Amino acid sequence: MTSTYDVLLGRLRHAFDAIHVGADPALRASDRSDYQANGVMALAKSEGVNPREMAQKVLSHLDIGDVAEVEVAGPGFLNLTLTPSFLNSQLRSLLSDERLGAATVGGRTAVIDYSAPNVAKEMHVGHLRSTVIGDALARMYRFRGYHVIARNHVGDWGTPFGMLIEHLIDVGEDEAIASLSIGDLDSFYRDARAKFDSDDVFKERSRERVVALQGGDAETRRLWRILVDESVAYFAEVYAALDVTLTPADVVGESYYNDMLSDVVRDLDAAGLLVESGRALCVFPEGFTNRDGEPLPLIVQKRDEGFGYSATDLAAVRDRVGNLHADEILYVVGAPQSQHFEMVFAVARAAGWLPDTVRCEHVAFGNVLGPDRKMLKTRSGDTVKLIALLDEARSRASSALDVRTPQMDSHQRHTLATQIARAAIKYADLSTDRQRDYVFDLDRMITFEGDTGPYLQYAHARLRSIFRRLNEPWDSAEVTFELNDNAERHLALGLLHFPEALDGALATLQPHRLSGYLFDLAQRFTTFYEACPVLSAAEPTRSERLALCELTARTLSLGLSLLGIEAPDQM
RNA sequence: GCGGCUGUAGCUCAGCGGAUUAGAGCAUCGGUCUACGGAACCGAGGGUCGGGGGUUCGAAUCCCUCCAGCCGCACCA
Repeated sequence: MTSTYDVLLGRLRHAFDAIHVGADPALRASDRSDYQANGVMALAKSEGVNPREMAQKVLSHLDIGDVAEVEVAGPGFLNLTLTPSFLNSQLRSLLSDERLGAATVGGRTAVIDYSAPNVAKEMHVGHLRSTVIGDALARMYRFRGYHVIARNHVGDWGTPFGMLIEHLIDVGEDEAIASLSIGDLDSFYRDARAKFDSDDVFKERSRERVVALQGGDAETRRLWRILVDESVAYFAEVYAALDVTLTPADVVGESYYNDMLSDVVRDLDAAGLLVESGRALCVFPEGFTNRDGEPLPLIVQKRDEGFGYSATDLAAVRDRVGNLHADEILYVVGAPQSQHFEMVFAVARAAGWLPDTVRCEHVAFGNVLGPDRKMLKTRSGDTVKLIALLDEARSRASSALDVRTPQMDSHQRHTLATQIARAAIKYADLSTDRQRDYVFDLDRMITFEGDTGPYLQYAHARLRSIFRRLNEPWDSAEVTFELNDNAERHLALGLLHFPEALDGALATLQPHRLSGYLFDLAQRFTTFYEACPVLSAAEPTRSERLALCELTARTLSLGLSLLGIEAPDQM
């Protein structure tokens, strides 16, 4: 089906084109009417015509009567009110449309780089936003019809691996595997670090081990592989606990690009971009300066001849464009790295590795703050493990359920508490502008009141309960939407807005566009539910309202699923 | 110093291409109430949109400037 917005836009464009080809009708949802088109004023200005006259001129070309009534308001706004017959037919189309009116694109590939934990290190709050936002974007892109290639750019290379491997040897492989597999990565890392800092012999061994690793020594690589495999297995557990779609197959760490790095340097040189500066090999992309106003380098090869992360990132861009055939590349990485990515993209463009036809964006996000408005830490000052965060949320959800649903068995309650905990944490992250920092306040995010994940789950569960009580077969096929009650109409209109919400979230890479929409829809529903009896209504109103409920439940469930949030049938 | 992000109600935040009366949640106060799940709904109070300029018929939104906070700015990713 064609979404309501697109139907209106198509008609309006036709009329605007008749006056000036390509003029934007500036169509949007309205609180004055159903939709409004604001493009008349801009058009009037560019054509040098009085806005009200221009509105009349647009109207004379506008063929829209079967779909909406149009009224010129104020200086020249076109207020559109959908006709009852069009509303009815759009809603009936939604009933038979699994996608609820959302458009698809075909044949496009998106590479989404997100999560990126470090091997032999615990996943902590620092990874939360990349993981949650990235996964939501991946789900939305898949739903839109993209071929999504998730890339988990884990830190699996570099000097720390010398000490980690030596520590692995000291501890013994079996012992190390056991300790890594129970997710005690931090103490493994901390112990290695402590020895490195206090023991000169160990430090020297570590240095030699790094050389062996980089030199491709087989035994060293085998030991390194143990660390990587155990860590990846642990990450998979964390992703499962968070209901994140990443799998071990998506792990393509820094080491993957090792063999490409020398080519990166060679080709940059061949392109005349490479400059030696301070004995390091650099590229100076235009427009970047340091604190002294001098050109700022992207260091691709360090003075010790090791490759920097810039080389890896350049190799990754090249791989994603050249081998993966990406049409879009997204980096879900914290805001502090924005300059780094701007420089990488600039160099990749200059080198011809990143054509203008490929959309390449740094999806930046702000920090997770504690109650003191500083980076969230535990009371003792440690980083907060993701698993600990989830456990705490689950235990709070669980005690809330103890009070409210004592009849539920413990297994069911545990499952439900987990679903609620994930919803609380993810929704809090996905419901504000990602660029901002936000304060992690579990008390607020886990309540069932207000703009929270659990509230949306509850709204969905209430809807499902209606159908459980219905207790008889019900078919929406013959429903006619008359929408005589304001609350019905308001809800119905909300249902039609789903495609716009999704489009907005995808276009801006802002999941909160979608979450904000879902919250608005849930509120429209509860208002409707209060005002309009469903099961006790007489036919045909009863069926009409049941159909509205069905569509609302499906919209909430689908929308939440695109955010990576489950919508249980009962709470 | 340069660059980026942020500053909207007591608190947490929306406000999408400039557009008609600045919204929501929480908190506060007042209602609905023997309930299709009250984990709800309805209503009220509360904002010179950080300050100041500018553009415009019209600015929270665009431009300039100042203030405050956070972050980045050569070999760690």
